[in-house]
Amino acid sequence: MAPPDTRTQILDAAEHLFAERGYRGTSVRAITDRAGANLAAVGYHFGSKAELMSAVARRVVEPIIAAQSAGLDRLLAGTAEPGVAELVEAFAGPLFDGMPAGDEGGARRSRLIVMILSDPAEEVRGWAGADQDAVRERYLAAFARALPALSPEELWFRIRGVLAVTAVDRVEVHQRPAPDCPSPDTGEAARHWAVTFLAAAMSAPPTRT
Amino acid sequence: MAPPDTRTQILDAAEHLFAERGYRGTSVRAITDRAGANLAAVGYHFGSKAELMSAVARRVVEPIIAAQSAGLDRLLAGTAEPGVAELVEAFAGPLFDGMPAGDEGGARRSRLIVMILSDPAEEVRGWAGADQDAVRERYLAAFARALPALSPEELWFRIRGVLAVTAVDRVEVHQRPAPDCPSPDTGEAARHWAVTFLAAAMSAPPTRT
DNA sequence: GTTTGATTCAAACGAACGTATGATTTAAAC
DNA sequence: GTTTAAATCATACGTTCGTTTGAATCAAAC
Repeated sequence: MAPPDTRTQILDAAEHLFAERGYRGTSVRAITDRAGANLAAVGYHFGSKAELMSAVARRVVEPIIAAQSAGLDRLLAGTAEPGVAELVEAFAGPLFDGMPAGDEGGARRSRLIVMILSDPAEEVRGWAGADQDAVRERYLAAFARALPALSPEELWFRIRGVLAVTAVDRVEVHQRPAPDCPSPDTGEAARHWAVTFLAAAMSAPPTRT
Repeated sequence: MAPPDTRTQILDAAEHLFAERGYRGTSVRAITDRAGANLAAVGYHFGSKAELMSAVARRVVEPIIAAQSAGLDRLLAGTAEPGVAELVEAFAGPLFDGMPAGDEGGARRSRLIVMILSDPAEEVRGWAGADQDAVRERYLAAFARALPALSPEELWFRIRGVLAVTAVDRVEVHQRPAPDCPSPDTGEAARHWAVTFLAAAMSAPPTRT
């Protein structure tokens, strides 16, 4: 049985609060209170609030990047060139992993990802490693082969569209529930819906200019 | 020739800074400095920082809502039932209006919309009128008629996907420019790309369960 | 010229923030 | 039992924040 481990409890509390209130909306005091730790523990274990943010972001994003990379490896190891739907599944799928139906933690992590992608504070985006860019470039190349008719600019636009849908997805509906919103996304269903939605979008013929 | 009008200059400065640094990342002092106004002017003209945020949000969003509503009216006034591509164009198009190529202000407004949709602070989302919900419900009904095979849940998921793509779209690329990003979106092109992308996505056959 | 209402101004308030400090506790090593 | 390094603690510092205040300025009405 692992001891409470202050460092981990701070990470957990920070992940929770950052996702819920954003970086600037979360005070170090709120984090340590929730973690049951002393105020100075953040400085001791992480150095500063910004470095804590980096640690939280890395812990959430790195497994996703790894899964995306492994998925692409698996596709490229096959005999046939990977199709659009397969690429979409491999790219977007990991963003839905570990988010079972009705899981509070899943929705929270989803929100954290959006927060990481969209928060204007440079402390939030300043942690990035080279891995993300590398993975996205690899997918870009694979999509380019699967969709040779597309201009690089429009392809790039579509890749960002994929990211937008998978990331933003369920966030808004959690923040301001729609009037007659039919039940929050049921985890696994959302994953399949997203793949359907995005595969069709990526496969669209080039926009004629 | 209109006088400088302190109130308007504060609105302009706030729109700029809120889009660039977020709500919590922008101080009232930064706003009044940029507007060339006195610190107390925000309190005098708007009451509080939160109410200033509301005013900024309304000024940006209301014309978009109105255009979306008018576009749907126009489609419904026609003889034939509107198709998916027409609905997508009417819904997503207004989000790209007034954003000519290379326009700094256009990208900024785009960022502001994302900020309004994704900021966790309740001051940012607390301004909403009934108009937004009404328009989205009307589009939901129109899409439901155009896509009768889709379950309400999946349709709702797709509508949110449309919003995600149009809103997030060009934000991330401005915050962390990709390694070999091919030229920022050229305004009108992005609009057409988005419609292509989203019409295909909306038209996808239902996900078989 | 005086009055009046709207606006602008400099200055200050208390609260909350991130961070740093130095003492204290803990627990393993010797 | 003493030593030592890691960890936790209460406390304080300096800054920045949103908001408030009351006097000063302006412009039109009379």
